[in-house]
Amino acid sequence: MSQSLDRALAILGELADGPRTLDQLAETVDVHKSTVLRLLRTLEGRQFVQRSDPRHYRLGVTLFDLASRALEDRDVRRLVEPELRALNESTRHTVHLASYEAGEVVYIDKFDGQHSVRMYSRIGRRAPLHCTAVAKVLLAALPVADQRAIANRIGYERRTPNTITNPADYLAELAKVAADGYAVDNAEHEEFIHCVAAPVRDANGAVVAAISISVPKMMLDFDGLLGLVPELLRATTAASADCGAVPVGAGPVLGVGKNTLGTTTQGEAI
Amino acid sequence: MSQSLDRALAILGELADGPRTLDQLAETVDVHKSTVLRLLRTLEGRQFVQRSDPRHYRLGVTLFDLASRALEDRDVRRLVEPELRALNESTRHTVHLASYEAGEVVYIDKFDGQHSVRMYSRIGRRAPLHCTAVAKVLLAALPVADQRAIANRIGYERRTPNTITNPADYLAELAKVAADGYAVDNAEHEEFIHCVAAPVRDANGAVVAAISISVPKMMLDFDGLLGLVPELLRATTAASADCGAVPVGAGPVLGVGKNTLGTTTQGEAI
DNA sequence: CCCTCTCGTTGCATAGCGTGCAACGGACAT
DNA sequence: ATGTCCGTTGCACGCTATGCAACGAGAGGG
Repeated sequence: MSQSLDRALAILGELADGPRTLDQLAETVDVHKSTVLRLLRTLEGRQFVQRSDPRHYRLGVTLFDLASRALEDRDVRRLVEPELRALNESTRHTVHLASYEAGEVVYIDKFDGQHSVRMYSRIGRRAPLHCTAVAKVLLAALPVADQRAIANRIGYERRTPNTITNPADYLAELAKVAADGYAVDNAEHEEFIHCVAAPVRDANGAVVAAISISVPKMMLDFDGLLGLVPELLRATTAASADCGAVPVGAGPVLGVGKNTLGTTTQGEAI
Repeated sequence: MSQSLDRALAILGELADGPRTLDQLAETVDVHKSTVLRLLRTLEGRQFVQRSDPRHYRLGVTLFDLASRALEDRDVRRLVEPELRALNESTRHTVHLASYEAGEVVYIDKFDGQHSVRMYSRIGRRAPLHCTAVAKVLLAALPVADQRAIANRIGYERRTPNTITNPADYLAELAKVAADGYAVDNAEHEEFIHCVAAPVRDANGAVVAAISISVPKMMLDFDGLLGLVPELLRATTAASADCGAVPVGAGPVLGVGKNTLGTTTQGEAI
């Protein structure tokens, strides 16, 4: 709808892959370099980009500032952070917090494990829907009609031998997750890593986020992974309480919940 | 230089403070609401913003993605992260990694302390130059001429009774920092918190970043804070080694350094 | 139940502004 | 010294972003 803005956003996307020169940008975005130059200058004026050396541009500090400020505003993230951190410290494994938004599952927080096995995840990254435990948890909470719609438009890229690659199996898996109250990724996403995830609920009982634990297989076998489930559920229960959910049993209440910070929970919470 | 883009960036800045309606944005940015609507649509198309409910817009996931990808690209951050984490775990205090760019000092990484005293810092945020330990460390490494220029254009906002509020005192402080090899913020920034910081150097001996430890005064008195300096210096020495600096004594070398990851350090590193 | 007020949305006509072109100039290498 | 590569600038054209005004949906009050 706005040509120049759209081009500028394309430039930002390109710069995310690393510093670029003016010419490189002009070519990949397919815009005359003088135009790119002027857009970059505007971006530079607000420090959305900065020059690393006379001929290379890269993303600037405003972007970091915006992103982290916005992340803090996400209610769930702030409320759940202590539990997430505690889970990371007690298990010493990598833990993620993810939420569902507009058809996608996004990592909104993360604490790395003590064992520095590089994992391909990052705050802000979208999680594949068909092969991650967090996505299964979040999708399992949706109406079945929505699940079907989503299941039919997924690409089902095969990442490992264990990856689920068709809608029928996936829907069955979601049903199992809903019944179990937690989800497993049995090395379906990355060959050597498996995960368990469980939902975080708000005062209305709605699933607002998912917490997962990721473990290298060489460190813990599948039964060992399942052994982490009670600890995971303890964390998600506590996290749900922080989000206003009633402590135990006794289904959702109608009134407005109070969380541990004394602030009232907002319906808008993601 | 580009009107529509500039307005769009202003909108993003506004949205960083929380969800806004179309009218609110139109008013604060001072643009006709139909124009704002069209800009928002373009931003929405690339998920730089998304609607939280039918009438509220907020920052979208692309922004998080871009920011964290760009952060990972910052060499120093990736190289130093293990040391920063280790320092956080051994001291149990809040630790920051900051770097100097284009006249500003920016936090590029952070691990919160175990004691949940809320601190007003955040990745991507600019650190005040006159009252933070990291800024003192980074500025103390600049040529004296640059220091003078910077010292004369600082606002010297008084944050606490201890804040340095004039160029002369500030330049003297920088000289002391350069001589000591570390900097102190004696509750100059926030009333109840004091910090120590030290520089991280690359293969050429250039200061590429600063690491700080922040401690509530009620938890540790000033002498106790200074007692952390050896541990801090141990961390920054290790961090410098990771950045390619030669392990000990023997000033900077001329050749290209090798860091622990086996990659050669880049001159571009911030 | 209707009225009104608010706020998001759309169509349209204007001209402001972004665009591409071509030429300039500095840096670097041959 | 000469050539090449890239960033930069001035300019004229016309696309496209803009403001206006009217429409419409939704909420709240009378």
